[in-house]
Amino acid sequence: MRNPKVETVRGVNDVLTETYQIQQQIQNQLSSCFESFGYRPIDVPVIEYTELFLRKSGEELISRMYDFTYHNRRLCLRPELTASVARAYVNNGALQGEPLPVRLFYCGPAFRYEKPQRGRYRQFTQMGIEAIGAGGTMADGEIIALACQSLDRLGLQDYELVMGNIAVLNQFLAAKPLENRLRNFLLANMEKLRNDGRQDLEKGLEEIYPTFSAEESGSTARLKWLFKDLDPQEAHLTILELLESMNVNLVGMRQPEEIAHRLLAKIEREDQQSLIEDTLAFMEELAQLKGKPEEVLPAAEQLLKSYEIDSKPLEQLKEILTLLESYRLDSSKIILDLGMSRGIQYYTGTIFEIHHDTLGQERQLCGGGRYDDLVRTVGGNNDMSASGFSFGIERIRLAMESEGILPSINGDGVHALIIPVSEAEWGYSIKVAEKLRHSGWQVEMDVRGKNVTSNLKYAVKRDIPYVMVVGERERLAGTVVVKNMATREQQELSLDALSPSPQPLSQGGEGLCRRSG
RNA sequence: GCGAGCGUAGCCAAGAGGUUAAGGCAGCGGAUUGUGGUUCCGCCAUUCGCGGGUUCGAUUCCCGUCGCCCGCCCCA
Repeated sequence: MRNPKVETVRGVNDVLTETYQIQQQIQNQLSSCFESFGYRPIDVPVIEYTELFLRKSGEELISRMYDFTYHNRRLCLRPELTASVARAYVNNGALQGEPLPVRLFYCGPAFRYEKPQRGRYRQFTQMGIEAIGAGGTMADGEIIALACQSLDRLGLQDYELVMGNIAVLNQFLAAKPLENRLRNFLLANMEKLRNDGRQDLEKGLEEIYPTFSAEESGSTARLKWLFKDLDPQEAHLTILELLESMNVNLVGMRQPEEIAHRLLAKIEREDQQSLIEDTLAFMEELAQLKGKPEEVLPAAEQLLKSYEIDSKPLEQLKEILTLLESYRLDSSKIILDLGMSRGIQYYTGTIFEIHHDTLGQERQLCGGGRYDDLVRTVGGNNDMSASGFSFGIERIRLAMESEGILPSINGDGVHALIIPVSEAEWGYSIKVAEKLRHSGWQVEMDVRGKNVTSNLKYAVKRDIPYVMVVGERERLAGTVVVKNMATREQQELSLDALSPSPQPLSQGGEGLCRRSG
């Protein structure tokens, strides 16, 4: 009976050497980009209290979290890092004492319980920046420019920057006394409205918020008018008084309290219903505003004017566009989308995404924006404007792969293989290996006691440029036989004559000798 | 959350109800215990993801299940 294999957990991956090195290199390049703008590294825990994300992340994200109770504590694996960084800022005096803005960058795994497929894993790597205490369009511009420059630096070309401003929709909603739950639902489903149309969305709405059937509605129009200026408690009392004064026989019927309660709820729901209609109408129009800035901006101005919404978000977008020109960002890559509404709900202003054409549905490489309330939400004492973005490292790798620009990882392999001919040479071989290693060589030792032939075959397969044979002769003479695998030349060198650092293969065997003259 | 496809060795695979389950690559050992990429020889699945059913007999047919993968939705 064979042992059954232990599988990897669904949606997570072993990252093997080559992929690991490629991603490492991507991360190194991004780090140096971030650092060139003054951002400094920070690391935060993988595990957080679930509450951190419950406060402001939005239902969608929360429903996909690894969320569990352990030893009476409700914990989760972080679904993203921004909230953690904001929390870290609030929790650490050392950070709060720093002059603003505090520019930070991070890199690490995040976890979401989603159906895995190409470019989407349950554990994935996010790398991004946060600028805390930096309001205004100059900060927004820096952050967006940095995101694009980072991709440029990696050599990526087929990407598209999509910018929006969630404040437009937020402002419209703020003027409507919509229930919180409804507001969140609408915000979260902006994309769905655009793609599937209004009917689909209304269906989903009915599930969380059942509407009244046709025959019931309309009957309350007068009552609604009657109660419209009363606060809920006054209205409640009024209904009770009304019932009492009418002297209706309530035997076998609902209690007056319940009648009053139901009637008011009904009126309120009808109010919500018409609010929802208005909101959906506005959202539909907003969703149309997607395309080249020169086309979208005039149309957007008109829409906001007709709804009497402050045009400040548009002014901000215009300013950012100008700033991006100064950063010499390729303007043909820029799309405006006023209907954009990101899945995470803490955003308050400018928001943006970067898409890559070749990745199909999993095309989003980057997402970010302004979140001026988050720091306070996670416990900060002061209002603290902030914004940032996050890259998906695996997706960047896939995008680079599809553009054929993955960094090559050749040339950083092992330099030499040492072959002790027999057990008697073990000690001496180790001495040789250690000497080379301390000089910066990467040296492998044959630890399996294979013969020279097998070792040479191994060196060929492993692409190791130098092989050093150590036998009794060499041990007694204090030398090694150094063989250049490419030229097949070999020479016997004294230990002292070995080069202090591995030489490129092109210089042949001579490179191994210390220059004597 | 919805829909489709696929599971035979580390990898690529052939087999279509009948008993040593082809072949190739990789790996290991040897020809060759101090000199390599070629060549030659040997080894490498008591079993076809797992469980049940049909059958004299199942890797093959049926049911279930698990896993992988590809669309859609949503996201990094």
